[in-house]
Amino acid sequence: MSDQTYTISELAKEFGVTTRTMRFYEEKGLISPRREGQKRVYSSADRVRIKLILRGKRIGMSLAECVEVIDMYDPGHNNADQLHSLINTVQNRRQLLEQQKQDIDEMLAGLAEVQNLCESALGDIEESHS
Amino acid sequence: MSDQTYTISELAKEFGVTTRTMRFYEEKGLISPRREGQKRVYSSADRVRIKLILRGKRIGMSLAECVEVIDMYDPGHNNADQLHSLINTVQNRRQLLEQQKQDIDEMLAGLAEVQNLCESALGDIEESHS
DNA sequence: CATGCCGTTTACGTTAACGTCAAGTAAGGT
DNA sequence: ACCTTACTTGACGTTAACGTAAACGGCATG
Repeated sequence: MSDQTYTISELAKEFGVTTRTMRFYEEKGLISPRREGQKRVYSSADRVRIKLILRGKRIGMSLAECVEVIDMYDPGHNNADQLHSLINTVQNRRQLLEQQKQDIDEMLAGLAEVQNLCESALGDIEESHS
Repeated sequence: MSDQTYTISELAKEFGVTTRTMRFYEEKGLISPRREGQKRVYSSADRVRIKLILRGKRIGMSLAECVEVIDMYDPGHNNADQLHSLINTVQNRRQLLEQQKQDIDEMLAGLAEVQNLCESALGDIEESHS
């Protein structure tokens, strides 16, 4: 039962963030590690949450948005109304993500072209050296 | 020769931002509309730059990063050293974008699954009503 | 037992990206 | 002449997401 635990600096190091960041996320309610005395003890579930948070950040989401998305994963949505509303927010988010993918693809296409131009320009320079 | 021009509020409205934002971008050197007297007059080239900026923002780039990317598009890189260095930054950015695409795909997969669970849960509820 | 090293809390500082007035100008309508 | 509307600059305010520094506790090691 993956009952592994981590210290704050272990996880901070693993994910390339500072301990300040970890405490800040806790302060904002994004994670709630258990305590042993004073010290924070992170479970592998905590670790996953952090991973999800950072994934969200990489694609430009605010911490609030990260929580919003993460909260979609766990249950607590029993009745039909809640399910409908959840489906709705899920679909909205998917829509946004698709838009982002498109933006990324466009930018990638542009950059690929730039690179081609650069490389052929370099080729021309080589040629002129012969 | 698309020599169309725009006022600040026209473009602000078109892109769903405030005029304050437009002036802020100018203040930060992201755009440089010409003036007629006091008033800003935006060309279609300016319009494109704004479009690129906002596309960058949608995928979580800072304004500084937006400028960086946009600057890759226009020339001014004559010698071989500059070309090499440009190719390098282009490749780095492409790398980041690919990472982002992967993050998005993972998140999309998760959300799709959530939606499926929700819908089948809704199905069960319907069933129990018969 | 002093010295690091890791952890803690508290609190003030910082940067980006605007928001929000305030006060003024310039053109056009009635 | 007056009003409205769109534009201008200038300056202070705000929020998110941390950074940074101070001051303390615990423990292991030379």
